[in-house]
Amino acid sequence: MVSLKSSVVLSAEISPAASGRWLDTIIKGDCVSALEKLPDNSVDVVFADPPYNLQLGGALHRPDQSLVDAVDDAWDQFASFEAYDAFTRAWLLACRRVLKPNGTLWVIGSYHNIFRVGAILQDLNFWILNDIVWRKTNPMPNFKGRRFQNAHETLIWASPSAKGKGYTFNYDALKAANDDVQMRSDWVFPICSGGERLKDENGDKVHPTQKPEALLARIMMASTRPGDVVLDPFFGSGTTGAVAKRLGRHYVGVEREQTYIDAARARIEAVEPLGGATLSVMTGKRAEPRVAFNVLVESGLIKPGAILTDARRRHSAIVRADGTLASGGEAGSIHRLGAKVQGLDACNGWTFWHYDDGGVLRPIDDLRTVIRADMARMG
Amino acid sequence: MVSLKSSVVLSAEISPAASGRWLDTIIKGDCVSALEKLPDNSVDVVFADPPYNLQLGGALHRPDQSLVDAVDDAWDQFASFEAYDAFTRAWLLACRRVLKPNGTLWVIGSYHNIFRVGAILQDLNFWILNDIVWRKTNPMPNFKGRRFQNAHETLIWASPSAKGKGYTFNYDALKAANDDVQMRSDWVFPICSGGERLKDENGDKVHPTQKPEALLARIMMASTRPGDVVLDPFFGSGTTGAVAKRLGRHYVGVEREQTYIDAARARIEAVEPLGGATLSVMTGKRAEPRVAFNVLVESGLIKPGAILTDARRRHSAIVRADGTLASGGEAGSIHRLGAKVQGLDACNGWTFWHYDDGGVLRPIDDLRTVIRADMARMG
DNA sequence: GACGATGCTGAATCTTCTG
DNA sequence: CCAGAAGATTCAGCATCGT
Repeated sequence: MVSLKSSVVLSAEISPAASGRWLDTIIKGDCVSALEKLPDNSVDVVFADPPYNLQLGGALHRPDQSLVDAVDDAWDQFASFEAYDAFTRAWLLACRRVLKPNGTLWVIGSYHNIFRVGAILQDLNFWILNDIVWRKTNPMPNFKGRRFQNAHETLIWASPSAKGKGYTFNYDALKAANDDVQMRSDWVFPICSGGERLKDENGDKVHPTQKPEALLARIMMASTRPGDVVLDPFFGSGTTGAVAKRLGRHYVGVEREQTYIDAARARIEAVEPLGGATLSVMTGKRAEPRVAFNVLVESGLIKPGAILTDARRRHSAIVRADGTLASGGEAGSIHRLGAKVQGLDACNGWTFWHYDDGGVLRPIDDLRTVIRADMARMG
Repeated sequence: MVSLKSSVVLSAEISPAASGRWLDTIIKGDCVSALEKLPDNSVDVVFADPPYNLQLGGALHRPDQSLVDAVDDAWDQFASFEAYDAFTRAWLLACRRVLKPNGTLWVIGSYHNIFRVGAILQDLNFWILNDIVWRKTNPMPNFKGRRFQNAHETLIWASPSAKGKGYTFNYDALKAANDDVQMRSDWVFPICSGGERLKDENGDKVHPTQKPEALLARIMMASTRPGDVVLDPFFGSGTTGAVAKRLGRHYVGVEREQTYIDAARARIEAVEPLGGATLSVMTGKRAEPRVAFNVLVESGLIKPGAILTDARRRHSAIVRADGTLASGGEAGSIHRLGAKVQGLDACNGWTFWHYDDGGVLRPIDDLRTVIRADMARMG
């Protein structure tokens, strides 16, 4: 079992000593000034659940005249769109400074604020990777019957710049977990309620917009690796911290209200981290070491002079000693020649070309696994 | 059966004579200048499908090397966000002038443009009533496996001012059509394909972004009454006109391209208006919800680290936090790993793998019924 | 005609490494 | 930084064709 502490030691870039003790802590204060305590390029992912700028215009009552406990806290009040926009720009810029260039940022919001946040993200040159819809299984009904039931919230997933190409996305794991079809942009989760919802000594909810842990788990399993650092600049009740600890990720939280900080600390303290074996992330071919075709020839798995064909034996080529293929006067790499014989621009020669194994055609890709198994044993 | 002509007569405010002959026509031209032909406060609903301002890199090929026919039309090209914003402000203001104070406006977009549109709507003092998610049953996949599949588009439904309170919303009709539960903000429809998709004489699609009629039908059934006037400032292939005529509403279209105008005219000409009783068939059907394995993990019904076995306990595997299974150095989806441990090509992991429920082995498929019970309430 | 195999397509900001 | 090469990557629905 890999403990959270040993994960820290394994991470070359981040260590508790170098981090100024901010790792796995909650920093009290306004998020822009609090983030000044963090060095540049120090976090892998930002998850932000900013104030929604709700404008309900008076109390909301259910049909039975009971009062709906709406979000009307002081921290959620802004004088104008301009004030909200300035606030948004400030915290986004502060987050980008501490975010690694290959990191990504998540923001969640509703129609009250998400359009402003999205437009500002684009204005600041963030690059939107996806917008994600969280569909709620159990949303609050629309009591007035004058609109559609507000049954979803929107997340934006963005790279800090248009050139950010090396971001983490655990595509293969998500696909395998999703019954072998790729994960879509619409997710279904219940809202946070029942035992998961933090309550104070009076039985009242501690935080008005506590997010479900399943939502954060999906986000972290998709866009982080074990040992990564997740920053939450609006920490609230600490869902980000609790999920990060459970999944073997590090967290940094920023929060202004002492009540929330106290509740989050106690909550995270009680979390039991999962063991190392359960945290391994499934990877696909992309993560495998590269093996060049001539390695197969040099190792004798394929002999010079051998004939390769496509799966239907419509095209054939001869293997040359230098690791290239030749066919009808043309020669080139397995990829180039595969493309050429098909009249295409590109081709994956590993899956296109097959060898004859006692009458059965098998892709030459199968032979790479032999080489890779050897490489794995040698370290 | 209500004919279109009698609907006109029933409408006190709009008559063909007073309308200057623009009712149920397509006006050729740029939408801002074309709308100058319409009087103030003359339409009940605006449906706008503006250019999305896609910013495509190079050509995109499917894994089989076929080329994706991208939206690279000139009308979707803008020099900058500033240019797109100015364009957006101009058409929104032109639409608001002709929109009745108690009318409403719909805009559809994707993450490329919808955040800008939404923020500008708010800046112009439109009042957002809902954001609506159109979930596509059959979206295009993400071919490179570097992001989530882009499986939805977003609509914004707004009132022209914060004081617009008398807008039409057929709450009870929608609820009745939705198995007596409130209509939610997430809608499911297939993309427009098959016989509904307009093709030219070469068999090519007439318009690259033709919207499904079911989507427009939902919109009109929700926010208009028979005889109302629906303006579409980006008329394209005329889906708005076709659905308006079928549902006994009036339309006005604005379109720049003669090709689209010709196709839309012929299309609308062929439409047979329906009677009110047949309209419920347009609202779309719900399918049995698909539940993937990761939903069980994320919901806590199966915990990471849990051991699954086959019915006779001959094979076992451990559940990982990413929603995959691992066994003897191998990892994969419940289906892949089930096949692998049995030495088979395929396996239904839902019936193969079992969990231990107090000494009794039960197939993990049983746990899906719990989730489906939750989802059933969503409609 | 029925049925399976094969092919085509849809609003898409869709790779990564080496030299 | 750029050019070039390696090589990884798709889901649902509909149309067409062959048996």
